[in-house]
Amino acid sequence: MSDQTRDPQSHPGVPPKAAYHHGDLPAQLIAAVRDLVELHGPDGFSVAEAARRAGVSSAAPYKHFKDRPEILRGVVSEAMDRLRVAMQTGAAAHPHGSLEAVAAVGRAYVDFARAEPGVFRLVFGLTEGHQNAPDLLAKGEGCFGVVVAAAAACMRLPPDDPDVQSRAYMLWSCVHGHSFLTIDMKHKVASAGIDDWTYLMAISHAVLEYPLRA
Amino acid sequence: MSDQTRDPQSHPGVPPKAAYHHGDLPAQLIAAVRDLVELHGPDGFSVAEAARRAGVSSAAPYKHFKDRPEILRGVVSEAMDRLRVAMQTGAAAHPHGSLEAVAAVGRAYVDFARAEPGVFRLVFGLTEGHQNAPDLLAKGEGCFGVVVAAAAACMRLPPDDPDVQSRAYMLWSCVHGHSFLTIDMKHKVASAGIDDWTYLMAISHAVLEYPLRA
DNA sequence: TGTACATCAGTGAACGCGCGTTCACTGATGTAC
DNA sequence: TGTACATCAGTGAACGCGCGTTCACTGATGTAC
Repeated sequence: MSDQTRDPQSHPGVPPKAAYHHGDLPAQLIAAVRDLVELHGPDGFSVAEAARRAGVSSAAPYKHFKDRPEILRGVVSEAMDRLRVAMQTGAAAHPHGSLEAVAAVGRAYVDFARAEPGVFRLVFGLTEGHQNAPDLLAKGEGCFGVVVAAAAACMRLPPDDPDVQSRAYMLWSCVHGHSFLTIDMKHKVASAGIDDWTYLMAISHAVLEYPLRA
Repeated sequence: MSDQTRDPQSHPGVPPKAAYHHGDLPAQLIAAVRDLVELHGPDGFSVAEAARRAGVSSAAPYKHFKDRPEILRGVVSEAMDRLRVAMQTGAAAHPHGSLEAVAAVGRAYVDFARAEPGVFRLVFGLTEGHQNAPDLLAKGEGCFGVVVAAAAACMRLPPDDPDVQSRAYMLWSCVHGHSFLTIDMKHKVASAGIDDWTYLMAISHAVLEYPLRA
């Protein structure tokens, strides 16, 4: 730690320009792609530009990723990890089994979409190829599992109860739709004046308390 | 009608290959782009390939459209027209003011997404440029208006009532989310076993009957 | 501790490709007289 | 009805561009002895 030039990759935040061996190219490429996707939308990025942003030649990425789709998959995978953690953190901030915990999971979801609309779109737009990767499917199920867990706790039923599954899916779809509409027309058509939390609490309550098979 | 060669464009379904003046190039280009978008996703099309499919040179489209984004806007505009008509038709098949009419609007929406997932994504993914066009925004409001009208009739309140607006938005977001999830993982993660109509009736009931500001 | 060497992670030049768009052109069409 | 002409809707060749990917290469790194 006394000699910076001998250990350039020990400062992950700072781009170690001088280093020949980059230290953390994969992560920096993924970060660059994330930025580009936010700027130009899903598929609005190129391997070449990502490499440029990471300060390497356009051939360098191919030392770490097989091809363009594999880079995209990396971005999606990393994003899904962050999304799941955010949802779990949201739930943990409220009493276990409370309606607020359910709504908080939804809020984490909406917040993610608002903060990174491009990445959010990327995660949920196939854009050929990446939708079949088994690890991504597993991560998707992991995210859904957070919703199921919160709903199950609220309903005081086991997570594999069919009714829990149905209602968790309904909750997910509502929050998903709200997220998309929010980032699509950022308050143009407007959400009819309801703020996120009001929306989420109302939806959670309606979906979890209404007798579905009436 | 007795002489086909003198009136080639009177048969819109059949491609009038021999005609020098194409007759209906704009519509055929839009149809070609629609097909390409279904095949390769939003932005997975090119002006060149659309022209090829329409059987004209790659310069021909520019006689009718200023540039690529304008073609895209044409596709979106046409799709939104069809979506609105489908929603209205759905509602009209059920008693005015019934919950079924509301659910039928939703079903038309989901059916559209299922039938044309690529176009559906295109309509709701900005992909730069087309989101600001005032005519498209107006058509978007037109579609939302169908939901509002059905909800208002069901709630027996005027369409401009704030509560009607809120609930119409909630309905929309739920159906929107269900549509996206449906086309994203076509029954991979599954919708927890509920079919469209059950989902739509349940959501309509829950959202329209639950006292929001409890 | 020093040296030899395999491996790793870059470079930069090059490839072929398809794209968006423009251009001067030309054949077909519709209209005025 | 016939002719002259403006306009319309195409053609096809060409442009410059940036991309994905490959290639032979080279400097840095880590390890075995």
